[in-house]
Amino acid sequence: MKQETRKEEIIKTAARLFKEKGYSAVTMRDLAKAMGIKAASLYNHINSKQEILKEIIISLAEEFTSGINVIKSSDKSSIEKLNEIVALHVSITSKNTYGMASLNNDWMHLEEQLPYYLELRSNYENEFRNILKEGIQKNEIINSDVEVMLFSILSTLRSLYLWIPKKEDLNSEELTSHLSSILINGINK
Amino acid sequence: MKQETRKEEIIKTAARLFKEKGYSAVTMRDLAKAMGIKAASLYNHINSKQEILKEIIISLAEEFTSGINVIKSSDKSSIEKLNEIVALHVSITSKNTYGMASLNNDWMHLEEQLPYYLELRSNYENEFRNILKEGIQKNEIINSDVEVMLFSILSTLRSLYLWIPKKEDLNSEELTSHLSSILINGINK
DNA sequence: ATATTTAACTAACACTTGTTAGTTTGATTG
DNA sequence: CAATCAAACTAACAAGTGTTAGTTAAATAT
Repeated sequence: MKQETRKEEIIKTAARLFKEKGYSAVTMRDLAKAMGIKAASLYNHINSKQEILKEIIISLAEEFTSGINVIKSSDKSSIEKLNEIVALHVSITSKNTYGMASLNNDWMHLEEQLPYYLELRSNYENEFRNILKEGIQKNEIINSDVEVMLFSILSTLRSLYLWIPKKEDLNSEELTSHLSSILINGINK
Repeated sequence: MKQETRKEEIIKTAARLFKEKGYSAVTMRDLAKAMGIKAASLYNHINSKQEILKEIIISLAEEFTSGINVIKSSDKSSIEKLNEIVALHVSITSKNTYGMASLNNDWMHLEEQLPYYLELRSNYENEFRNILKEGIQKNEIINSDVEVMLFSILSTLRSLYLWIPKKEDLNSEELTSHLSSILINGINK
């Protein structure tokens, strides 16, 4: 149907530049130069700078949404569900560290799609919160402040894009299990 | 000496705008409008847009540096030192959530001061890492991957600027103690 | 061979960017 | 009262912004 290949090359390159300098600081001429073409030529493949950002962010946000929906529907324990959430973040982030930077830092520059993104994000946090609450009820998780637990864990998972590239020695399984262990059991001896 | 008041008003307003849209997306005209004056009038008080960013970020980075230097020199246990690091982050971030957004997201737009910032940042991480290593040696902290522990805790602390404004019900002491407990002991029952 | 498609190009646009120069106004100080 | 000064203003700049229009050249399909 469409020339998906070239468009996706542009989006990937854009994601890399967005990670380095942020969406607003990257010009279409920067992006073109990184692709080895002229700025105007980009418009044979994409409709606007905005659209590039949208494609990067929304597809990732939808991946997280469908991921957590699978996890919540399983009959595993709450702790096991948390493990799976960690694995979900490690998996998505490993495949696209550049895009995750945009999702974390440039979502406010979405325009028409901003309400949709915020909805996905808020739904995700709600599902995560529900899993924690369920764990407390079932006596698997300490009865501490749910919001502090939620944002503490989520902050770590959302920052993964920053240090996965620096930790290439650990593979995904090792990283997931170390991380789960620290998030769930802490660092106290 | 100088008219510190007006300049600092500008810097505070800028920090708020930088948090909402990022440094690159905020124009001097945006900033002027938020101050109720014209863009050119800003230059009676500041020398450049760059300088505003520098003042926001470097002063915060230096606060962290001097904070951790005090902590490392104490003769407390490693776990107590960790508690103090958490308190340091909560304290600095509570006083300046806007500025912390710039420090986290816009440091790459520092120009002449970038090497200095990176040095402060890397020193801070080293001191933090040393405290963790010391804790492992003294058998206070589990002998797990130091880098995973470091970045897990630091990610949470660095994200504080995002959710402290949403958690105004908790005061600093409560927040610090909840957070320390979760970071150190985890959420497992 | 001809027609179509893909993907590049040049040239230009209207607008926005950070910043400078020079001026005015109202308050404070000598 | 005169002089100074802080802090605003208008006007303008050169450079850079995203994007459009129209064209060209090579590859692919008919």
